[in-house]
Amino acid sequence: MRLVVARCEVTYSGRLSAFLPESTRLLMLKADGSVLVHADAGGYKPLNWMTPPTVLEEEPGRLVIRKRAGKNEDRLEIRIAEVLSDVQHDMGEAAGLEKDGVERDLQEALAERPDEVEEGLRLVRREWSTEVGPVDLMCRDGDDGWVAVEIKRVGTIEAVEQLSRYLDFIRLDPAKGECRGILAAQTLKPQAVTLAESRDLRCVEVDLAVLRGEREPELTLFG
Amino acid sequence: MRLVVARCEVTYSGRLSAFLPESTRLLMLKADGSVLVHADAGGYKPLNWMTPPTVLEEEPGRLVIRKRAGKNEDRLEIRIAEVLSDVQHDMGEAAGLEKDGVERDLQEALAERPDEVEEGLRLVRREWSTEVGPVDLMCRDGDDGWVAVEIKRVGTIEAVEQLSRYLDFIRLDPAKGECRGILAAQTLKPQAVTLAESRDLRCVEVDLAVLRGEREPELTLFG
DNA sequence: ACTTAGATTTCGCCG
DNA sequence: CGGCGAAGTCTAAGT
Repeated sequence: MRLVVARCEVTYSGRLSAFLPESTRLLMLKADGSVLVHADAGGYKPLNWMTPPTVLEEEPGRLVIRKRAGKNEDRLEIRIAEVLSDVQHDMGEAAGLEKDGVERDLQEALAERPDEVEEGLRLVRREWSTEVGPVDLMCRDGDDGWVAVEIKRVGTIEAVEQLSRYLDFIRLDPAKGECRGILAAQTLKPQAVTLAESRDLRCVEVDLAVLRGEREPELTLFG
Repeated sequence: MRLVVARCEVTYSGRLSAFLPESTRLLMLKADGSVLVHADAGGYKPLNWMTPPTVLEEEPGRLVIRKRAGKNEDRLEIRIAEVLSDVQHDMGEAAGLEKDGVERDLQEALAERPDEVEEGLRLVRREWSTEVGPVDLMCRDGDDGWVAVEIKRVGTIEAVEQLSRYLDFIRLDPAKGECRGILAAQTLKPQAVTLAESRDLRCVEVDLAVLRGEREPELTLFG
């Protein structure tokens, strides 16, 4: 990885146009061809960037990064007024990132413990396919009624719309005409709950740690 | 900005859990409290990060970044096995980024030249509000018929759904019961065009440079 | 190669 | 402060 600290001016043209007046910034040139321009503030996002595959062209005082994007070309031009530092580091092999707690993990945990969504619920199939996409869990309740469960990390209005679309198609089958819908999420947006209730869909907040038995369900105050 | 190149192991816990085994990486510590962990590949995204406001706690061989996120805490722990480089750079004032070509610019240009969407179209109002959100342009055509125009940089199936929602509500007004809908975008996804046609919505591809008179409309081959 | 859906999405605006 | 929508979204997975 090459790290350049320089006073520079950056021009991007491609999907849109952007101009960055002269100032001191960090230029990050990665081994895979990525180029990022970062300021000393503004968090997460680079001010400008180019993702691989790129073609790099360097001459004194100027750095041009190109990329073919469909029939057009993406172009990042960096005019360097002054280099304050320019170092290279060999970072060797990249070790992989292990994540836990994304939607997929939640779906796996709920597939193992559907009764945590609703008492008496039994899993029939994960990723039950409909014409408009797969429902996360298709279950039956204690009375053998069908229940479609949509799982999200964050339960939004969009998730309610999605579950509604699924149910529209699931209920076309006379045997599932009474299929119920449940939105299960780690956090639920109030508006999503409101919309869900207006459509007779249940909402359930679930906790991954509790599902896995790593933590006891929180006791409500004055419970 | 402080740049540390180090062999390190990173653990994140917060909205999810993530673990990054020991390897050599770049730690970027910004003046505003942002912390980013970058590998020498993988483009745009940091492997781990924390956006401001953060609290930084440093001791030999260990760096802990904390943040309150609602009632929970986000925590990034970096165990440093070996520091290969540790430098600080004063980057002074940050100059702002100027963008052009985002949806807002397209909307402004089309508000000036609604006839580029369809011949004879006249603008009545930008951001015409409906109960489910504002339509970008409300216009009337040569026959005084109402026309709602939704503008996108990229015209997707979602944009068609959005325009459809607006029309559902606009047409509740008897005076606008025949209101037509047009999706105007710089690029149109084929599936969006198909869906739009099935709902009797028109699609128009527009070019910002042409709208501004900076470029002539492209001549079609054999035109 | 293209499409779809998730993301620690981030980010900005507006109430 | 939360809700909503755009983003050069990015990214990975499926087809």
